Amino acid sequence: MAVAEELNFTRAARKVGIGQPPLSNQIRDLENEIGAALFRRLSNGAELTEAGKAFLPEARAILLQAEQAKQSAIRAARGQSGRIRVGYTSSAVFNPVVPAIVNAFREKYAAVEFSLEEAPTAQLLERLERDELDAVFIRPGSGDGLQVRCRLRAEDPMIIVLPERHPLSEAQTLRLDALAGESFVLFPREAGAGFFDDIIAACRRAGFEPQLAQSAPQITSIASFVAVGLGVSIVPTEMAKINVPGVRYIAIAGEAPAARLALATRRDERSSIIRNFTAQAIATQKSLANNNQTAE
Amino acid sequence: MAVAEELNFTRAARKVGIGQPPLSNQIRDLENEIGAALFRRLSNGAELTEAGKAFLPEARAILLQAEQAKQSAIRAARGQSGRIRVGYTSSAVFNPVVPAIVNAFREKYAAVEFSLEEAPTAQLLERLERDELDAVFIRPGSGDGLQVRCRLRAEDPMIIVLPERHPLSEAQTLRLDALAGESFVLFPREAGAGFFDDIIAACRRAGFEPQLAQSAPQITSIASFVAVGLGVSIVPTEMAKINVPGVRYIAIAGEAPAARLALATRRDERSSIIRNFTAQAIATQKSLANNNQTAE
DNA sequence: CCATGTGATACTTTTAAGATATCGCCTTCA
DNA sequence: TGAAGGCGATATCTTAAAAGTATCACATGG
Repeated sequence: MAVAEELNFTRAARKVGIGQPPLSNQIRDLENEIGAALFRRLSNGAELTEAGKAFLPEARAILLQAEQAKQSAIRAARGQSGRIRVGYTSSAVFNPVVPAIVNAFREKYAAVEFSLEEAPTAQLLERLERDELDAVFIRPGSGDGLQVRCRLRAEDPMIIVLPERHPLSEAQTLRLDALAGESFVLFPREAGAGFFDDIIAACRRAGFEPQLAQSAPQITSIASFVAVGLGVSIVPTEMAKINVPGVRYIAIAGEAPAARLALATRRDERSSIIRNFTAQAIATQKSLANNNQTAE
Repeated sequence: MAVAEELNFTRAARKVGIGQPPLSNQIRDLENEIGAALFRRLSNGAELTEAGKAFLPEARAILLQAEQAKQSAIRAARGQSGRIRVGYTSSAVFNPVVPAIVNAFREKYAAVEFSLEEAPTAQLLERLERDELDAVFIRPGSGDGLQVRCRLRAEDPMIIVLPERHPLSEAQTLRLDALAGESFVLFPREAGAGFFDDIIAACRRAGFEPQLAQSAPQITSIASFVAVGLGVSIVPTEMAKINVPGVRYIAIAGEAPAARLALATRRDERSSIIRNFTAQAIATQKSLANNNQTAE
């Protein structure tokens, strides 16, 4: 029936592989059942009535839903009670909550088909709205679309990285503005725009404009660049666990800048799988926070 | 199919009013199409497989959506949902029937998306024919296209406005030709050509050519211009309700000029939404007329 | 061990969907 | 203006899919 959008009964009938009279009958029967005309018959074809215009997208939705029903049955038969496609921006993995969430979910819902992809925040949001991803870990920026809902918020505290030979490298803590005159080793803004902007903003709040020197290809290689004396930097505290010879990590005194992290899903999401994922995310974050408290 | 939740083929078949063998066949065919078993056949009945469990809610959703599709088509056919784009010429709002119609329609058909635009009569008619507007309140002039149909006709009676200091300002009523030698305060013809022409025509019928003096920027500011002595004018009776100090409103004796008002739609209009709008317009006009009669 | 209830199978009947031929209507182009 | 061609509606016939009937095979439970 969704084929009569052709606006010509004869051609539409040919398209579905039946004759024109049976199609006319089908439409007549359908109109009788509904109790309203869907098409206005003209001398040179047909056009949709208001009712037809309203009915067409619904009809399409039904066909789509039928296909989904079939697919979900097939997946269930394979022992997979569903699928979730998770995206993350590269810097998100520095917050240990992200891998923890993913592991916890995969363990708890082993039957769910799980796919994971890395892309910049902006692209993640785009793909989320295009229904190509279901949940994305992002660095929230200014204009995150209204179509998404952020269900988890966390912050990655940062830490200063200095070369061993640096005059300040023996300090226990440093205020951020101690780095005012230094050259900064950062990463290409495209590799993590939200994260990048958070760092710059933190420096500005500390009262100086960071001087960007050499750019490291990835966030993980910043420490190596610092080690060979290309400048100083600030990185997520988590990265201090990676032992890079030739650098010193120094806690930040005063206002500690932090990179914000969020888990975004579609605002109108109804799938229970995805809801389970966000619930798992929140639970994992809480349990991780508790562990840290007790460990310290 | 959503009936096999009964967990017993025989009873389920009875429930849908067919025999057990046909139901078995239907389910076998469906399972073949999906490529997975939906039921596990037991000696004493049947139970849902994982695939079946996943399929059942989807199947229910399809039936629900089919019903929704039907309902939304019916609503659209009744004109209870959809969109209507209404235009009006600026002076139309002086006739209280226009806002009354709009309010009554929006209240009665709250689900209909309603847009309202102001433009000169000529432009309204043009946009009506180009299918950019659906119904327009206009001041009908000479050559209103043949493609439109006027479904409502009303008249705005007019009233004379004089400055308080004017020698005639104490009169109870005045014939229009008493203003023959006066300077008239009107408005730019572009602000309401049909209305403007109605005023000029009324003067000519009264036997004189009005002398146009200062032009007020809008119709509503005519009274203020009159108050400061820039001339006399005639305005819709409705405007006498706006209390402007320094003016006197005086009823017109003899042939009272009136600005004509019409509601135009496309001649070949079929949309029930728009028909509902014109019907509501006529009804509102009637009820308003009755209220006035009883009130006086 | 047989009565009972389950779904599957084989076959017939019925119904509804599709094919064919034709009609009436309107547009269009000569 | 009038014949041709394209449109959907209608009538009738044909066919294929759904439903009905009878029966089977297999469990279970008294």
